[in-house]
Amino acid sequence: MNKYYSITELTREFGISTRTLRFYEDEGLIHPERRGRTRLFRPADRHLIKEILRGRRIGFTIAEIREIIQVYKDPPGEMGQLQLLIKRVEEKREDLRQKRKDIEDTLSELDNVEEACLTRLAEIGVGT
Amino acid sequence: MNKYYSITELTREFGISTRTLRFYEDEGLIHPERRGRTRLFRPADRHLIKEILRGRRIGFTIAEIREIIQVYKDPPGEMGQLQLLIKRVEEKREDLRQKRKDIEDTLSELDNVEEACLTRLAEIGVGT
DNA sequence: GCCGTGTTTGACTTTTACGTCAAAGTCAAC
DNA sequence: GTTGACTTTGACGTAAAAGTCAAACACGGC
Repeated sequence: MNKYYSITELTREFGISTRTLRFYEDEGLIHPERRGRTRLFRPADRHLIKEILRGRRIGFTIAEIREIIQVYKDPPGEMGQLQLLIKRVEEKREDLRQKRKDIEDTLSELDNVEEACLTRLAEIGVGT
Repeated sequence: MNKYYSITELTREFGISTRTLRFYEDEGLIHPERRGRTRLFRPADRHLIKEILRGRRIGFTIAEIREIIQVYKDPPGEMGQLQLLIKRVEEKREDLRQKRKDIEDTLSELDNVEEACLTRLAEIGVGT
């Protein structure tokens, strides 16, 4: 047990390049082990990469992702820091709620587009 | 009636720069009128800008936004084009559904973070 | 008549998130 | 013992989406 993943295993699984993983390491997002110079990824690394990619999909920057990881790794103990964090979390949530609404609006718009397409297709199909 | 908006009016309303609007015009997303060299934005332009910004928020590229605008302005009449469009719409929808899920997952994670913060704050508050 | 504010074009710069390529090391397999 | 698959670092390149800056035009108010 205690499996290791190679870098290409993960790039294949997630559809990313080795450059991307190297970049994430350079940026301090992940810290795979090494055997010699070769990177060895543990399940925890793999899981973290998954979360990084999720963050990426919803538009977080590398800096934001790093910050989130930081909070998990080493939550602030001081009161001012905590209050600041709460404020920033609240802002992010507002942001995400807006984005969710944007997505829902766009989804219904796409519904309409598709319907219009299908109607038009039916017309053409009948006409010919 | 038939109001015109100045460029700064719109940049202020939407929190963007004039450069951004000029950029969108260069990219063919908007086509404000002119009085001499000065751009005059009509309500329809303003509305379109709103939609462009919504597209931007959910991660559409300029090219994608342009394509969407194009479809609205001049929907395809040919069958193959229509079928292609339907396929692309379906892909986009899948993409957006994934994004929505990502957002929802992240929102609940943020709930947890905030709760942890509040708990921690309460502990500190009681302890001192 | 000039001041402040707004606007224009054009050119150059910046940031983010990687892509691409070169040169070299590792290691199992044949 | 060399081929082939994989990996490393380092350096340079790139695409998207603006930011920044300069020089000049527009115009209402005082």
